[in-house]
Amino acid sequence: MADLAFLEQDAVDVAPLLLGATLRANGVRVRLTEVEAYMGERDPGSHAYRGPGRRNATMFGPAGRLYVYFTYGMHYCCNVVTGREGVASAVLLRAGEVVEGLELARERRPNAARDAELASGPARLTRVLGISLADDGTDLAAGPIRLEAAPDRAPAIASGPRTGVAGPGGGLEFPWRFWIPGEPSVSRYRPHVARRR
DNA sequence: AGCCGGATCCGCT
DNA sequence: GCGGATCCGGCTT
Repeated sequence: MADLAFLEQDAVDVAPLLLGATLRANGVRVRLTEVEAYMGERDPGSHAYRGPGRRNATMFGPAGRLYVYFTYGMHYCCNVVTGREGVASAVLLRAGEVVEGLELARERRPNAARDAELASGPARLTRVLGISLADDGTDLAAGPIRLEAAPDRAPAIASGPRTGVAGPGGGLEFPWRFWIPGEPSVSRYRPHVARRR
């Protein structure tokens, strides 16, 4: 079992180290290719920006837990909690490559045209792993959902603006999105545009 | 009590 | 490329 002590730092420092790590849940393993750092109470883009609440409580807990949230009325997304207990810091898992359980993954995402699309996006990645709100707070070192550190550092790492964050703290200010260049599962960058009504 | 908009995805054009 | 789906947290009244 790989050592997860590296999770006890700020999300920005942890995020690049998670590239190439794998997350296994419910018979499927995904190798992480794209992540985003969220820096908690001082980060306007973070769910923790306005302090602890019912939804984001896990973010304030110890490192190495899974933070799952529900969004857009229909999707789940998951994060790895980092940093010390009491400090909200987490890394959103945005994309990955399915490296085990391909058949199960295809069953969970029957509309994916190519295998590279199975976990290409945070809600897709969460779905392919069969993760839902019930898994919020899971200990990734000991429970049924396991995070294993990358065997080697990713050969190359690219960074840029976070995908879904607009305004102050988002945009171009902080390059807190990290990915492995050339990976087919990494989604093309789409600048955030507020939905019209 | 009500409204606004989101760390999204999918299907149609 | 665009809009619809569909719930919830957070802020305004």
